Amino acid sequence: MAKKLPDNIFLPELEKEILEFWQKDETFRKSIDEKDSGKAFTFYEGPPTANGLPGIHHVLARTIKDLVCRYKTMQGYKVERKAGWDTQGLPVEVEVEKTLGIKSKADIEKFGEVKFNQECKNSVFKYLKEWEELTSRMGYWIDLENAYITFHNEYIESVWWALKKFFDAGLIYKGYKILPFCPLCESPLSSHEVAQGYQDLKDPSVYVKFRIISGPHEDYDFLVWTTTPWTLPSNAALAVNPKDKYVKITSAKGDKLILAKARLEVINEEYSIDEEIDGTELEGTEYEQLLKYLKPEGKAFFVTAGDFVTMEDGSGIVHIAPAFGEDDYQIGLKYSLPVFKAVGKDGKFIESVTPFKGMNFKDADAEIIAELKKDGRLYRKEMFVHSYPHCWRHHVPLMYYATDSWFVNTTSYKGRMIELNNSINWNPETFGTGRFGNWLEENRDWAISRNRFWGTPLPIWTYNDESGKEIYEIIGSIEELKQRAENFSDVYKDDDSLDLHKPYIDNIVMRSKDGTPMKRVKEVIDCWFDSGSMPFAQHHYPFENKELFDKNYPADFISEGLDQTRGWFYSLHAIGTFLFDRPAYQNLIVNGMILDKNGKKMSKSLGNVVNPFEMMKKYGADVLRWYLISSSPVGNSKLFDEEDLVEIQNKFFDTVINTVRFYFIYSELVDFEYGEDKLTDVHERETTDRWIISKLNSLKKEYFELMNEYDITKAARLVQEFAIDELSNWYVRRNRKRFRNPAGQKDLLHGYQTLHEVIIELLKMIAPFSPFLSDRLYMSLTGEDESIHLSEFTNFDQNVIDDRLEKEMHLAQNIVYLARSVRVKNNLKVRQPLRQLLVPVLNDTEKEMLLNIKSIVLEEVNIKELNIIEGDSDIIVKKAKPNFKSIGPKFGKDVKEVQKAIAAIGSSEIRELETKGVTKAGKFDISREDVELFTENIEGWIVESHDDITIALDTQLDDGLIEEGIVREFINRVQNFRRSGNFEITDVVRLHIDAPETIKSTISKNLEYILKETMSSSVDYSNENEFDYLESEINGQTFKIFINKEN
RNA sequence: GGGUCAGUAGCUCAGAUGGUUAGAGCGCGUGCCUUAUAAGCACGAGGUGGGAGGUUCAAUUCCUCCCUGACCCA
Repeated sequence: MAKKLPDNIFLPELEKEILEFWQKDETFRKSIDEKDSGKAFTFYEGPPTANGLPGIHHVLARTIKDLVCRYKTMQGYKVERKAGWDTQGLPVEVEVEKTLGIKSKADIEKFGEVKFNQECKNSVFKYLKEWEELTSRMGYWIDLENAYITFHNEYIESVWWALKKFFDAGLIYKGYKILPFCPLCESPLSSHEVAQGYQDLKDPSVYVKFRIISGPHEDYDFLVWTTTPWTLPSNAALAVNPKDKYVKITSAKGDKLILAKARLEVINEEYSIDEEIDGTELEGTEYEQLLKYLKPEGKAFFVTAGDFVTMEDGSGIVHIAPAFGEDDYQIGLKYSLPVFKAVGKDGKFIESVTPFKGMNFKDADAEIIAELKKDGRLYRKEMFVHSYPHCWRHHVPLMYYATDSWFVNTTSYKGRMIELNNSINWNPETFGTGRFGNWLEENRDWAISRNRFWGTPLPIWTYNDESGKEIYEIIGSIEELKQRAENFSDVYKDDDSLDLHKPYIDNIVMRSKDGTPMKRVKEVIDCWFDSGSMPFAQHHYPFENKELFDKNYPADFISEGLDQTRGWFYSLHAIGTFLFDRPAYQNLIVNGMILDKNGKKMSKSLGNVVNPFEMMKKYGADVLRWYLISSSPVGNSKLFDEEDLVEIQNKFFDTVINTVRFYFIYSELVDFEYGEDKLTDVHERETTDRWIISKLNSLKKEYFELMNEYDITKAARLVQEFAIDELSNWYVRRNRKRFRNPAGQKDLLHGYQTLHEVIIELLKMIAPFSPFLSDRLYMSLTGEDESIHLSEFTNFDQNVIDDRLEKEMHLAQNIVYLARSVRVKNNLKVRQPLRQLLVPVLNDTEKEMLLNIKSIVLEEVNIKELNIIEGDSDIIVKKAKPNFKSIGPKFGKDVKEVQKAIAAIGSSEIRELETKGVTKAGKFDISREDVELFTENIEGWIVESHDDITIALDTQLDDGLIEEGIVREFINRVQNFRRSGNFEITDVVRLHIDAPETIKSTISKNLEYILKETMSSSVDYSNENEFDYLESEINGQTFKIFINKEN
């Protein structure tokens, strides 16, 4: 590796070499082993599921993880990185169902649970190769060999331990709740699963007439609104708001209706109000069952009262189907309403609902509406689009359904979760307080059970006591299972056959404390509980690795996409808060979505999915990584545009490469070799050297601050700016001549040492972000096969930061820009030397600064002299402008007048301000800090101003200047010839010229200088056609030129 | 319906604890510089700072409402 750079660098190829080097060198292992275990930085890997292909967003998340870990490593921390795989749960089952063509739970049972679970197990590493390839190719350093895998017995055992902890604390209970239920999964979904599946849905919005059959309102119909007509056959009651007013109306068409007074707008025809009544008066009113398919046990079909009835939409009268809505269920309990279930768990209408039997619940909407219309029960129908939860895997609408389910009572400690969350450093900050904070505030109990197959079995066994009541006991370890099971060795013949999954575990029978046989409950648990258990389960804690776990909890750092807010971020936090009373992580970076360049979501159907492998093949992982981090704040949505990769490669990476290449070319030319032994103290070096070192250390200071705050985007941008603007385009460019022809040994040493040091430090800052090229360049520079990732950062050195010098150079840069601007406007090429540059100064500090940078400016803009005009000179005209920050608070409403007054003050007042510090502007007393002084004009000169700097240029030419101009033009032509003729920089050449007399004589007069600059040995003038001349031109005069190598 | 974030040049993004003249890069036009550079520099074109109110001497920045987008929740 420690070899010179090839002439052409193709980053993807270079990266492959580096990958091989890392592998042979075992760099990753070394970067951990070499560190002191006393200084650990803990990272948790959020486990992906390898049953799908990795995408570009995985590269983003993994780049963030990798760069933080590499950064901390280079700060001297020991950063263990254990990979993990999420291998259980519905997502896995769904993929297998797709492959096997299975559509329902019944099919799975037919297929066989053993076989099905085996298929699941086989499928979870379906794309393992691709995942490993991505991980390796992008340079994500993580220990894949010792990855934790959630389906392993040891992992499950740790999860069981946690479940038992919850159970013993009384925080696991069986409940009956209305849950979002997927008819294809035949399982309720957890709220964080639901969160992932919202889709727009076009639904009917219908107003239905319910016939009143008794009481004072008998002639009237209730006007009832619903958006779920399919629940109407399950209707058990109606609800009104007892606090609202209702009205009885007669419509133009003759309908006699009751509805909320506040909702009269839904009557889109003429009507008259017959009577106004209170909501409470309606309670108990009986009506005729709308669709008579199900017979009630007990009382039904009357009006109930509920506060949840709103006046925001509908008719103010709500249809109640206790099995299909949370509010409905609650009011059902209160009024002992029958729980009709016209639709089964499979989402289909049951036998007894004859016209719709077997029909999917959503599909039945239209049929039901048609029947209502036929019966004259439909008042009005519209369609509307709203966001509705769908199954995140099956993409079918969910139904809210009364279901048995096991819950973790997280609400009981939500206060503690909120408290602990306040100590977590979220990045971006608002995610913690906003999104995650809100989520915690609105916390609901976590439904952790799933009526499924491939998952961690809920280790609860049950029996009915004498009274018929269900009693539950929980198992918290394999050992406990062995001890308590009656038939352990029947189910598990030997140690190798131990498999805690269904269906084996279901065959384990246990005796209760009073000797009754117990069967396991059927459910498995939510896979988010698996991944949320990884802090301890990855180490098989508490069964082993106690110390290891103690040292590695909580994580110093995690990072995932914002879709994990309700997923992993939550499950880690909920489990960690209860078990350890500490947050599971202390710092995290949340990354946003990656959209295509038009801001659209990437999807297969749109064909706008970016293939990460392709990008890395074309541009390399370094460029991709740098782009993903630097182009926009990582918390924002990112619009992925391939063209931006090209820009990063050209502007940033090529510049860095060329800077290093420059160093190699010229250090070789002058035989410089970097060595620690012959270093010169920074303070003794040249001004430009001290400047770039000062800039470097200022950068380092800021870089460390930002990185320590996890503001990685800003850090990357600063590094890029430094590399391009300061190092390459100013320091190196400015010093090109010097590097070629140093003024003595000291100058040589100082320059090359400085360049070497700055590049090394720059590469270190790049290394965490783009680990390949930085390593290659680093090893080339050091000449050793010791990776940059084994090096450590040195802290910035406050002693070499020279603010004054940085300001001076900034001033120089500004003056140069202004001078160029004048040249352009007056059509004066930079190659044409000019006589004089004038710069007015307002005080001694400015004057001193200017003197320090004089030579730099003059050389840069090719001007002979820089003359400073002092403040008291007559030829400069000073002006004052108001400093609003100062005069604002001081003068309040009079600001505008003060502004005018200041604009009007003349040179005597300004003089007074400068000497006494105070003066009068009109009727106002102002002082020095109320104004900014600037020079606007210099009498009789061409001036240019920007940011309070003014310069003037003497544009008069004389013969001497013109001649010099010609010489520089000539040298330029020779160099162009050399370059286009592919001469080596070290080639000594002969010049052959056929030119008019004026040019010839100018060349002769400046021969020595020209020969030196162009590395030429001689010039001859001939007009024979013995050479293949190239025609050229200077100031309108044409001449011919040819160059050949000596010998 | 509610929440979080975002809306600044054709595109990608900065910045401003409120200060009068809002900046870069890419792209476009013109010119220049350079034997490290597919680079760089200058000039030019390009902005009603999503919209409407309000607070203030002063709002792109603070407040309210609305619109649009992304994500989340009901």
